[in-house]
Amino acid sequence: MKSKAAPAATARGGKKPGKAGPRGGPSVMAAKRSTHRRAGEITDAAAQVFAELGYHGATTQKIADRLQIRQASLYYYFPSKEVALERVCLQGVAGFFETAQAIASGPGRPPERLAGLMRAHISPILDRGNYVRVFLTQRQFLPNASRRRVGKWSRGLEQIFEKVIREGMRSGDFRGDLDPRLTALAILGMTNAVASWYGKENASIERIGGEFAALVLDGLKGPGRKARR
Amino acid sequence: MKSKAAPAATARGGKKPGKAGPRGGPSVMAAKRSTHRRAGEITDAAAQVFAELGYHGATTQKIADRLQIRQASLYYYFPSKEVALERVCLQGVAGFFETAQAIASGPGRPPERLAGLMRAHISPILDRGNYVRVFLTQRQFLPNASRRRVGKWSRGLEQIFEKVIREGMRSGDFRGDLDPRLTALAILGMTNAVASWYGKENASIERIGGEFAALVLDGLKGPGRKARR
Amino acid sequence: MKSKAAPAATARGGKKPGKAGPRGGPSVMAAKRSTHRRAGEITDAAAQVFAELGYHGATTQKIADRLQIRQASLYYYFPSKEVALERVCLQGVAGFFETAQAIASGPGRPPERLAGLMRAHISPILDRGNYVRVFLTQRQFLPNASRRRVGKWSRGLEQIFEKVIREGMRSGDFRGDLDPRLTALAILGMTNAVASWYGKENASIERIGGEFAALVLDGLKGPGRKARR
Amino acid sequence: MKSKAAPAATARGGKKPGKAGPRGGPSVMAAKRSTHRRAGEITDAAAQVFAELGYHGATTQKIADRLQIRQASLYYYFPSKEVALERVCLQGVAGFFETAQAIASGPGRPPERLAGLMRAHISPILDRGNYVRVFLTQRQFLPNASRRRVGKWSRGLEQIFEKVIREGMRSGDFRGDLDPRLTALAILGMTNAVASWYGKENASIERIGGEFAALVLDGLKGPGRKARR
DNA sequence: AATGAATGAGCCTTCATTCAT
DNA sequence: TATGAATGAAGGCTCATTCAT
Repeated sequence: MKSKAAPAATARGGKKPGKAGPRGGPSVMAAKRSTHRRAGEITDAAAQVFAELGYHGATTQKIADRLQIRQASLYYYFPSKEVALERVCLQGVAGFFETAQAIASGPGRPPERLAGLMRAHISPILDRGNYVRVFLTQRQFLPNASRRRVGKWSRGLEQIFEKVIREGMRSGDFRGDLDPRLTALAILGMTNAVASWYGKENASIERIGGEFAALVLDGLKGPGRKARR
Repeated sequence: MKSKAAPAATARGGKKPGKAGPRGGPSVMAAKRSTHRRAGEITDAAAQVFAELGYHGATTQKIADRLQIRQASLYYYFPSKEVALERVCLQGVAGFFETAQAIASGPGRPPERLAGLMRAHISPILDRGNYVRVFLTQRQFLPNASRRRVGKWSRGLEQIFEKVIREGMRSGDFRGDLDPRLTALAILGMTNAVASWYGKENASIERIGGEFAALVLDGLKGPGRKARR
Repeated sequence: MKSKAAPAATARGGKKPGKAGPRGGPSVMAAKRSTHRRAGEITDAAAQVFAELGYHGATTQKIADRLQIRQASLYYYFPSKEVALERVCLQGVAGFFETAQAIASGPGRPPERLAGLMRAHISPILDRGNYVRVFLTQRQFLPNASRRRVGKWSRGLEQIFEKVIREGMRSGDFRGDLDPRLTALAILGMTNAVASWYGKENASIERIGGEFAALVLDGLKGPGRKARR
Repeated sequence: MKSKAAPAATARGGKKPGKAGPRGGPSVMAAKRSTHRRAGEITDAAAQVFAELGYHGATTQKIADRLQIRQASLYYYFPSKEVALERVCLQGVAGFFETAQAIASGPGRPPERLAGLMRAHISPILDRGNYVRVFLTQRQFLPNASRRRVGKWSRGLEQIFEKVIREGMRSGDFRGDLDPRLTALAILGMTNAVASWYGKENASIERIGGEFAALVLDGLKGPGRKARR
């Protein structure tokens, strides 16, 4: 029922309504926007199905089902399943990196910046959970070219976390006996895991962010374990 | 190099056994326990392929290739790909739960027990990495029955962590304003993530265990929230 | 090229047991009997499974299951599934033809002989039901050579029925406006059908035989339908 | 000659439609009802192959061959081989039951009605022989659900025959010492058998129907058993 | 913008058969 | 006599993708 929206046009060459004609007709902007809207819905559906079933477990049929269109129609929006994955993955990290970089090189002492990074890392799960999940668990199935491209961003993120940790160690905000690399991985593991259970636990993104930041910051700051004995 | 080898030899009648007999294996003496050994090898190969490609991305052909046997031969050892996944998953958690329970209810103060749990959680990655990875990321594709069975163990593990955290809060070893559930999930996220990068980073399981335990324990113990402000 | 009928002997020049060794060894009779007993059980099992599932629906595994032996062991008793079918089919008509011929050319007037034929045709269903069923419905799947051989017997049987009917017409026992061929096929259809429901209906072979004979004989004899009006 | 035709054209991209496009069909005009027509042709082909080889002996490849389409294309028309069998079986009895019921409860004395039933039972063999044959010999291989559904019709038919026979006995048209059940089975056996040899014998459906009816009716009417002694 | 029809490629699984023991 | 291990050859079915409309 959703789908019947557009007259279907099948037979009866019925002018085919909305969506602006081929050549810069009346409203190009409108056309673009509406195309984009639909394209966004397609990618949303793909993200959801990929997130649920995994790239290889997903079928174009399942994606089409969710959109209430026919399977063949998908190919109007993307040229291949792989490209669909690529798009989902790209949107899964879109902005991530820039945001992180801005926070990392922004104002505030290392602890605050690290807390900011963590919150920024968790928050997209709220409104783009499926995209993030797909990026985290399915990007390995991208064709080589795009996997490497996307991989760069991941590694970049890790380094941003690492850098802030290093700065905190240098500044004395964090204790000096940390392994910055392992620590970054620990934090990222913790935050990434949120994507796998968020929605099943009743905790808001804000609470999770706060809790995690507190936990980690205290761990990093402390006078070290022996000091406490 | 794959199949073209033998010209098929028509049908009934002729047969041409040639081309590497059934068991071109090395040691005739070792043939006795071979059934068991072989079964183990089969599961190992399945674990490896499932870990690399995911359950749906894996093909029985790839598993057979790794074993240097024909694909059909796999079915002498397991009745279906799904069962193979189930076996891998079961071995992925085998002992996990019991070990964790023993540690949790064993001697020592909560911090020590929690550190023990973390180390015990990470250590199987060393010798059963593929099994653990498959369990962590592919168990969702098990048929309903076994997924539920296996799921119980996961949830059990979470509760063990949670319990020890609660005990630590009560005993005063950990600060009192923690959310035990979220904290458990944070720790498990951190440790589970190890499976995804162990081997790519040059850090031993021991060092990782130590580092993570320190990080977390200090975070839990901490000077409390006010110290942060 | 098909069946390898000849000695099979493959490896291990193993004497080839059954079927009376080349030279009259120690106890040919004993060997024969025991081999035969077992061989009979094997054929029974095959007949049963073929009857239930059809030749193509049957698997050697199912036959082995019924015998509580392993699938590979079957091949000690027959060289191929096709040969097993052939044996079952042969036993399905064994004696049939000779018996029928004896009855047809025996004493008695045509009606009695036809009744005898019908009874003889139905009776093997009692003790060899599966063999008969397989012969009737699965012989089409025999390899060409044996199918033709077996087919001869079927056609022979039809002709025997036809012949007796013709004799009855000539002798005046049956009315003269019959089509002997169609009549024979009608009778055979009726009697063959018994194999498909005998055991599900509560009627003994004797009663069926009597009832059918009465029905048919009265139909054949009568003064014809118009006479009765 | 089968598949090697097109060099596969690598993967994504190129594609080489050549080699008889999707629909190298004859008439473009006829394309409108093609879906329905095509579906009918598919079922026809399935019926033919099932009739010839049996359900288990048939392969979807053979069905596709007969239609000159690729095997995978079959699955555009039915979701599984089992469903194809179900459809064939359903068409094999379609109308059968209703027609029979109409005749049985229609006008005419029992003998005429029985003769009508027999003719109606034989006649579909003319234009739907394969469907009928498949229904008669392969319905046992239907999945449980549909087998039971279809089985009801068979049993219903038997009862219709039985009922008319009973009525004839009561009315005095048939003699009183019949076993109505066995008699019905005898008649059905006779008429069903036609499906197995019709086309090989040179007799028209009409002649067969007439001959059989005469044979049976006289048998049922007959001078009674004593006359036989 | 969407779809019906079709297809190539491949996957999981079954099965008859072999062979050394 | 019998079996464990293995395999070649299909067979049913799925799926991404194409293409004309």
